[in-house]
Amino acid sequence: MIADEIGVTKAAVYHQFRTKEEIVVAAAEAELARLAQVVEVAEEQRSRKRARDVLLSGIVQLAVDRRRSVGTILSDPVIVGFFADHAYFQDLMHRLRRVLTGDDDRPEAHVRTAMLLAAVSGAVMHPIVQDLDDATLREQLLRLARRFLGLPA
Amino acid sequence: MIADEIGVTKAAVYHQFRTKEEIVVAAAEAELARLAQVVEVAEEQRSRKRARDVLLSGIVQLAVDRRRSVGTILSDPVIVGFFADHAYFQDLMHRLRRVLTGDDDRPEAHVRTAMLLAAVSGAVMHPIVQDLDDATLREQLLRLARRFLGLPA
Amino acid sequence: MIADEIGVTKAAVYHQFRTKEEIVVAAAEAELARLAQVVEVAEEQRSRKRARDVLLSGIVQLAVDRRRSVGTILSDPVIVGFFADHAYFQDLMHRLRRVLTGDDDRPEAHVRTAMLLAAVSGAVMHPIVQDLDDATLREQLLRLARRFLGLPA
Amino acid sequence: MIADEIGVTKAAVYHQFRTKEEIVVAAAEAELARLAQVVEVAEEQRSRKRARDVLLSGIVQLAVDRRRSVGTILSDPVIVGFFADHAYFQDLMHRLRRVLTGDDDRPEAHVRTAMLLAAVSGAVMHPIVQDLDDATLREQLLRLARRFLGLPA
DNA sequence: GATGAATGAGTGTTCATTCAT
DNA sequence: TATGAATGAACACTCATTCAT
Repeated sequence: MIADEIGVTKAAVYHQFRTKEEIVVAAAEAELARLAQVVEVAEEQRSRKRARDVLLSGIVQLAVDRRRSVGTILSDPVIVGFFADHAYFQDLMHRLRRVLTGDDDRPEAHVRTAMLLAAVSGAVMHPIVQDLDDATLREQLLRLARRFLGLPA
Repeated sequence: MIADEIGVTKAAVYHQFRTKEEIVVAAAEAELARLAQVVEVAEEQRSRKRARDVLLSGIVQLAVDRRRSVGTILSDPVIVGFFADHAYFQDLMHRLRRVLTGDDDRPEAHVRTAMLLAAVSGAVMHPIVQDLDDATLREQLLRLARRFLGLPA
Repeated sequence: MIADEIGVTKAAVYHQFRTKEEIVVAAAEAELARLAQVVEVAEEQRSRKRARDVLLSGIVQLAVDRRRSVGTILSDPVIVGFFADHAYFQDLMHRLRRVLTGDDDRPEAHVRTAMLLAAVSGAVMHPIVQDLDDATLREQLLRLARRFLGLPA
Repeated sequence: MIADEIGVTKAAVYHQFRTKEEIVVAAAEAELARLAQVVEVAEEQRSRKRARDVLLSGIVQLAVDRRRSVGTILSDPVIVGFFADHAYFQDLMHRLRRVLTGDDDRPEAHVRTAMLLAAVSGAVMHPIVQDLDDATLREQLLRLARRFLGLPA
């Protein structure tokens, strides 16, 4: 399918990637790199409050910009399962949680992070919102995400 | 895989279902029926407030009880995409939104419903929470879902 | 290739065998079974001398009758390597050596057995003899095999 | 595999050889050249008896020294089949037979030569002897080869 | 209600080869 | 001399489906 889509032979794809997994990883990593950059920018902020704001709007922006890819990568069970035990991914999730919840390591913080990611990445793919334009979706997502975290609008 | 899991031949499965899609639909419908029942019970409540409470705890209960199936059915892009244009599914989402947000039909209500479903169904599958026991997960999910909707704990 | 040769689809072959290895094993086992039968008949003889005679002429007969298959199975490095650590094959070789050399377990007996098998199975495939008719080949092989083992013609 | 083993690209190999067959032929010819040299030295001996002795020990030495390559080249059905109709190979076999059996051209001489080659080259590859050290193997092979040809030890 | 046999259309992968650079 | 990119043809294997029994 991939080769056909690009319009080359399967063998040509296999000249660039050694296995299919490598392709998936490369595609997912490109997407994760975007998320990593958002986290990085957030970490650079001076105040904790500001960091959280930057992170939230960054995530929402990213998810809406790339509805399909982000949604797939953060919700497809196979891909998530694969990344679940990759150090890079774990580290990224760790940093993300840190910005969101401080040094809080209680279950609640974990669930809260998981829910936020699932909510944002899942929502952009959901049929219920497939007719909404990007701006509206972004605005609503941000508002609700903030409320979800108990932050002032 | 399905036939092997059950321990019968593929042909035997094809005696009961005409296509693979039918199997998926049947499995998904069984799961959706559970959700429908939750919605139904909620709709029968006298007060709007009570209805919402029943719906929320029902959804959380369902998602945690059946982590894998609910998560898959409500987040697998193929399945979600398939149901997206099924009247039954659309109707169910409609009723669900009604209980949650009243007759509100603005974009915000849609996004809010999508996020809630995505958050709950996505969170239960996320590797970040896979070590939590059911009771803890249920409790946290409910607390956060309520807060997300701006309801008192 | 196998499926094409038979004139069915690959999938049809995979309905009967689960892996290609299973096909090779089945084919090789059919051939080994022939050899096993020769050994068995030899073991049933009353005198040691008679047993050896029966074994020798049986092996030669078998090798000539089935020039290609026996040669391949007993000389193709991959197949030989595969069977090398199969109990059934090891046992067969053990019994074969026993009939040929008595209870002799010195290196010489091993080499002698290996050489005899290699000589007979290899010779029938060798281009040098590809023009000889079966009867002549059989006769010569037997004569030389006997001399090789130091037996009277 | 070949290119990877050497550590260059496939294209680099194709700069030196035009087809894969050419590589196989070159590799096999290098091996055959060794055999040719053994035959040559044997042919230079004054007495027939001496020639045979030199040839036999030369062949055994060669086979044991290069267990894998000799075995493969003289027993792999594809390679043997390929060389079967190459003049160079046929000529070499002819000379070899001459030294071994004199001007004898009867079937027996052919079979005898084929068996000897098959026995020696096949035996060195056989799992049955894979644990024997080179010296022992050489000694046994020579002893048995001589007996096989009806020569005094 | 179930089975065994078969098929077409894929998928992931390798391999021998070519060619422009 | 060497490389990178590409290709056609195969191969081992799976899967959704059909059909006669």
